[in-house]
Amino acid sequence: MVSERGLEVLRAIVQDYVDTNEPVGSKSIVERHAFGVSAATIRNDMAQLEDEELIVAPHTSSGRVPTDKGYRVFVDHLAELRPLTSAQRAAITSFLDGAGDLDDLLVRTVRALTRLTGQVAIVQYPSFARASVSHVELVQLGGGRMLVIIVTDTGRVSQRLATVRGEFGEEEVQRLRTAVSAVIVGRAVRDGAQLVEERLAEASAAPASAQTTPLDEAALDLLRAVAEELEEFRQDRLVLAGAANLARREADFRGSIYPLLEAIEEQVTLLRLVSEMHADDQGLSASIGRENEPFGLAEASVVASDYDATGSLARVGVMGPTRMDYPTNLAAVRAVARYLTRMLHEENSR
Amino acid sequence: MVSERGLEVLRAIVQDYVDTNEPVGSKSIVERHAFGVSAATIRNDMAQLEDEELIVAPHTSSGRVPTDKGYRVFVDHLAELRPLTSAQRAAITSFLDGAGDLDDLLVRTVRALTRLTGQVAIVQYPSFARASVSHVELVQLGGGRMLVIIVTDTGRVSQRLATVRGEFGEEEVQRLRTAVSAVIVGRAVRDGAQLVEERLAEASAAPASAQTTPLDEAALDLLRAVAEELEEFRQDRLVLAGAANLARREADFRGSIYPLLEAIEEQVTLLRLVSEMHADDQGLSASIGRENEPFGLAEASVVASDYDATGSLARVGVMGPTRMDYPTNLAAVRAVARYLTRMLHEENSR
DNA sequence: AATTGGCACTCACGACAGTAGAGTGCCAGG
DNA sequence: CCTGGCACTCTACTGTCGTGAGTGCCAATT
Repeated sequence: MVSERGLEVLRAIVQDYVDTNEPVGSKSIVERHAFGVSAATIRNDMAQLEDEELIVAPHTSSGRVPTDKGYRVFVDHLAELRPLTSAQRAAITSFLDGAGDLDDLLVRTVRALTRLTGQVAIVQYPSFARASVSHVELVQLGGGRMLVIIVTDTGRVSQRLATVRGEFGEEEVQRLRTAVSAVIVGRAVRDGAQLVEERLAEASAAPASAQTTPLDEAALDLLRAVAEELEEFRQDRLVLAGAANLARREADFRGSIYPLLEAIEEQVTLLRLVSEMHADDQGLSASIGRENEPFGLAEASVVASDYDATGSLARVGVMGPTRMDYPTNLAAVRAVARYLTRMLHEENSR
Repeated sequence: MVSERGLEVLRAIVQDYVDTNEPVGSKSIVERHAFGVSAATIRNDMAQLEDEELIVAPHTSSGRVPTDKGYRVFVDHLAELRPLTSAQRAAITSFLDGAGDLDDLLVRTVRALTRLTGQVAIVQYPSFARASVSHVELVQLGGGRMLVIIVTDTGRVSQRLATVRGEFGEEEVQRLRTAVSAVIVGRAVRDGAQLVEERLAEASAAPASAQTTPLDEAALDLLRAVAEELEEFRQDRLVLAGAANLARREADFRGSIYPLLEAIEEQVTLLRLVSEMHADDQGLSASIGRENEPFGLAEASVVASDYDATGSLARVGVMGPTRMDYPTNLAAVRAVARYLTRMLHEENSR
């Protein structure tokens, strides 16, 4: 339907519009790009593009602006990723090298990405659901409070406060630890809550004749705390940075930036959005403008790249106005994702 | 200099301006407030207020708007806190009741406050510097990594990964724990780093004749990790919520909301600002407009209230445009601070 | 069949002018 | 000390007009 040159015209329009933030006309296209044809010819092509709803004219007699559909065609067929400059590559390594634990690494990643792109940066935590529990520790705090510490084989550590009735001696605490460990150590996080539930059901089904000791009761209390904590593991998380950039690019958002800031604060919407994007064979993905309508973000675009956290996939991305520089941002998320993947694998193998 | 009635006029101007967001003129004052004098009289008073730089006219012939100095006089001498409605009180309790650990409680607090005021809410963590270490646990993770867990008497729990050379048996880990505990358990967090340093100096000053075992070296590695972690305890932290509200009130900020969003992301600037405010005898404080210039927030105001986390003072507050409803916001932060204080004391005494 | 130059047409935008209304400062009189 | 009155100032709104960018269409050209 649209000629070969027509697509080149679309590319030119997207590029120039992103550049100048002004509707682009046929004349300025022939000036800035070497098409070797006259403005009138370009106008014919533009009419076709408009028929296909790839571009629109804001008012009767003005230049054209890409539609969301136009951007989509652009990123799918026309965008050539702009390779990073060596300075940018250097920035990534200097941000990420020397990171401590996983949290620290992801925070550095998100900062690098926001610095690189000037957009809101998003890093998804690798999913812990398929990790398994490798340690359980108990620390008695006094006053009937006991701390449960859970460590996974992926190195995540988390703690939760449980309330138990009574105080216990050193040896009893050891016995409790053994009892709790027996249920979940070595098992997958995703199954944890169910395992605990089964164990609890078992306990309540026990013959009433069997006397329940305070120790037994404490063990059940602790298991409940463990189940709650494991349930939280399953909820994926995001790290975000660069929200202030929205204020700078505010003019690009027709309405208010309120929904964006809200999504950033909520996280859960954003998490769903990022999770549901589908990547191409290179692990890159983009969600453009009205495609984000179900999430209340019809004026924003997100581009992301998968990264590989030793087995479990997750994403890094940036969010910005629909009128964003897709080639540069795609290249940036890809480069950061690759470097991050490398660091995670090194980390694991040492 | 300014008459009694003059101050009442200032109060009226602040109230009406906050209400309507329009410069307020002498005529509208006599209409909306029962001064019992004519507009011309009010005009004379307004001329005086303008001499004192408590109000200004945006242009020659328009109503007056309070200056930052005017707001200051208003909150210091004129504002009567507007007591919360019972619905609001109910909202606070429903938000805060049933909180789990300290983190959870503060997150709930900040949410309650942003809901109550429609502003950006800020809660400062109680300072941990004067807390003392009550437990140390070690968990060997394999691969030369060992987890150090530190618990304070205020209930804060944190962990840090340490790298040690070699693997150790159950009993040796116990010995390491004892060694580390001996240095810091029962000591104040604020002294922790120094205590560790002294211990390390001692070790390196030991006669070269005394052979150092792998166990000794591991103990030193662990102590270093402990020192780093304790150092982080000393850095105070904030919890924030409601950043999206800035987008709604954007018109109130002459310039951009960029600096505010940046401060929210940075945290450290805000932390300094909140720390350096000085409270009145009721524990309330306000920092208005250009008073915040050193922090790059000349268009924002912060009102805060001290709360008492069993001995260590910290603050809860809200940040918003200079043109904010001070009486309501002051009442809200005070109510939340009081309720929070109560919950923290209950927590501690059970 | 594709391309081109020409031409009439549309529309946003800025400049300019005129009007209405809100609000002020000031003054003379109560 | 207060008040009504009055002249004055400035903003905000409205309408008009010219300019220029850009379009759509068509007949001529390649």
